[in-house]
Amino acid sequence: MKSSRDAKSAYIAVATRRFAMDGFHGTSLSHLAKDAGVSKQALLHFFKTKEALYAATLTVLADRMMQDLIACRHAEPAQWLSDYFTTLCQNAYADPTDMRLVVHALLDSDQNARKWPLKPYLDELMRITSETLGGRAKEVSAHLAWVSQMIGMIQYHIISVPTVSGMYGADTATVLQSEMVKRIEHAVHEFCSN
Amino acid sequence: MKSSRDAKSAYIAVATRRFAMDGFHGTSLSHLAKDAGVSKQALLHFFKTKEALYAATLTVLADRMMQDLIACRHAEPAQWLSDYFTTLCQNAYADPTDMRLVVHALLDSDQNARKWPLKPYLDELMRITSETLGGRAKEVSAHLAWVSQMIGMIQYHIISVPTVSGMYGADTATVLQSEMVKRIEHAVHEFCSN
DNA sequence: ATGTTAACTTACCAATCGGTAAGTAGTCAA
DNA sequence: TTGACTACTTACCGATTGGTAAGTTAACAT
Repeated sequence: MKSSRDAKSAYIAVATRRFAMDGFHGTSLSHLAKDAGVSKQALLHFFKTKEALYAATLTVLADRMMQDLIACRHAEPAQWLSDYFTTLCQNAYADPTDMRLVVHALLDSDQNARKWPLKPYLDELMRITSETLGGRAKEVSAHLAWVSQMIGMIQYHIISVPTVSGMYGADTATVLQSEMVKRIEHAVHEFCSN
Repeated sequence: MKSSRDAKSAYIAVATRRFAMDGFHGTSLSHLAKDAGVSKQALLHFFKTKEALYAATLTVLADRMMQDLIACRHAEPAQWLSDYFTTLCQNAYADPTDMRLVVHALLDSDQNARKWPLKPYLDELMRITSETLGGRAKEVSAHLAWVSQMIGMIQYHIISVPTVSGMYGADTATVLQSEMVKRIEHAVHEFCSN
């Protein structure tokens, strides 16, 4: 028997991996329970429904992504962005869990039903982006457009790694990874000098 | 009672929409049957399993994407790519079905289990890409990297539209769409002049 | 010592899942 | 007219789904 906090976070950790792999509909409470080594009702004791567990998983994910972003803080905002996107890309290549979870959540989103917990993360990215430009302002939407293009390119790249490996071999996938890192640095530099 | 070909393609059309919306695990044979206005076993008569229907859906998707690519054929390969990516992006904004289906399939892929029917489409894109460079060759992997970055950026953009609309409003989503079109043209031009 | 709270488990539920078996009805060739 | 074929339907199956109800067990404050 664990403490409440330990148990909850342990269950969320299990759920994160499963939901990231198989999505909401592809994951059952029984699977999660077996992974966690407890009975199904141990989960339902903390999270009243499967949906609630999923929502908690996404909230923790959002916090983690925000932390990872803050952890890369750098006095020079352009360097901050470059570092962040690069390390994000490389960490995700080793463990794609979080990126898969985000994409699954995007596809599942009912648009109005579930509130989207990643907005603060996106807002912070936009804030940093606007700082890179010094006085030369752009419209806010243009910042959002650029930011979402960047994370879209990275996240899609990550979730396509298994398929690309299957089609063209793991070596080719590795090349795509290093090309992506190059592209990130180039894109940040280009954006900040316009 | 329909002819075999009509029935099959009608069922695949229904399945395409459902699988694109809710993914493989989120779609049940009963839902598909109700959408098609027939009994569940009408589907199983043509497709022995749900997996077989899904595979047929992906095959038809791959053919359709290849056709769309060919339909944009242009003597100038750079113009071909630019036209194709732009129209793909704009058509998908009006009807995101195919893009959602691709991303769902990427997430579902067991890497070795299901064969991936979109390889010919990717190969053709790479071939066109290599033609844009005239004599100045790059490694094949570099072409694949660029192509997958482009379609990744576009497909991710499309599947994130509902969420972005929910977060920042439909107007902002429209701006992101036009920024994406600009980005496509810029990226094609930049790639072809390096 | 005892009562309370909380972290579980076993037992169970209706609903739904993908899929099988056995028909039924319309079409078309001979 | 008949027989083969095929596009279906109704009836049914065991397994699994998310979720409820009612305990059981351990920690802890009083």
